[in-house]
Amino acid sequence: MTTEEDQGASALPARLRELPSRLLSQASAHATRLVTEGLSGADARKWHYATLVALDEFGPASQAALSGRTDIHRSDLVAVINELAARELVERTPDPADRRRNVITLTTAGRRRLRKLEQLLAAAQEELLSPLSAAEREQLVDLLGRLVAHHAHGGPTMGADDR
Amino acid sequence: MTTEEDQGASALPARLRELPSRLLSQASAHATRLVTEGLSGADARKWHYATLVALDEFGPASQAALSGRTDIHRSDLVAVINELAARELVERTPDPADRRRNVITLTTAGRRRLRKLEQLLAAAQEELLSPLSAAEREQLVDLLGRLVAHHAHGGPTMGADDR
DNA sequence: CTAATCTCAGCAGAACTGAAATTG
DNA sequence: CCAATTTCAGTTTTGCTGAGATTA
Repeated sequence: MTTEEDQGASALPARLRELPSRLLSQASAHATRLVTEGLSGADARKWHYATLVALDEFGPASQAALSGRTDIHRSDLVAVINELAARELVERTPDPADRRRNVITLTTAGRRRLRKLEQLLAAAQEELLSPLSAAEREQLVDLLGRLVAHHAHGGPTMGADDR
Repeated sequence: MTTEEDQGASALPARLRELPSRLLSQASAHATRLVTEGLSGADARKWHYATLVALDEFGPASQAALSGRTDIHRSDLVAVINELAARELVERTPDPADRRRNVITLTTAGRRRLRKLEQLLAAAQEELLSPLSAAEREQLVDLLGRLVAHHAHGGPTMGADDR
């Protein structure tokens, strides 16, 4: 170091530092890291949590239904169910009513594991949001929720009357 | 569709819908998509913008310095400079004072291109933030800025006294 | 000799595509 | 015949690692 050109990352141009899309991307990266690290303590990934939650909230479901309820791609869900089934957290059984489908069911161990993951997840959120007050956290969730809702259907150009 | 199990993505469990880390990730994905699409109209990528901004704000710099000022990995910066140089938006010349280095300089065409990208970027931010009022946009930038600043040094566990 | 710079080749993960096999 | 479901193989993209060549 030549004593002149090293400031770490704090030397970011203001136009970059304050760009909303970039702030979102950086914040998201930190969130992902914290969540991944937090869950890795229980040998779990975020998709495991999403799947267990969907099963807990809506009951047994086919993989196609689960994919819609978790936003996990149909193709990746196969591996997730494999991993959860190997740990006996879910059961994968053929659907007698439609033999193209598997019915995925939460086991008792799965419900127990879900509670554990909830704790780890809550700790990660706590660490993520630690610089914010409770009111500010609500603010943030509200603002982000509105952004996501707005862009979530088919683009901002359609109101509420698609499909 | 069997009239019973299809609601699109709105059937997400509440625990997932309101998870801050997930909201960040989704919002970030939308932001990335809008920015990428917006810049693709000018045959540009976000790293192009970041590099041009850093050069505009701080003047000519070595690739190592640029890497620090843009958070572009030293290794990826090589390709970015290649692309910008091929379009004659920057010049890459050996540094006479330290021949390990290249000095990257913004050209006149580069400065002109930067103004174009600013416009496209601003349009993308506008679309991204369209559901929010001006005050809410400031709120969001403030909250995200504090999150990023908090997690940006070496983790929340170290104050200001490492290295 | 050690360290910094630039460059390249290649890895790892995440999200996706396309198609085969099965069943409705 | 067409459509839906599960599964697998492979692509694409992104950020990164590791090492070589050059120069300080």
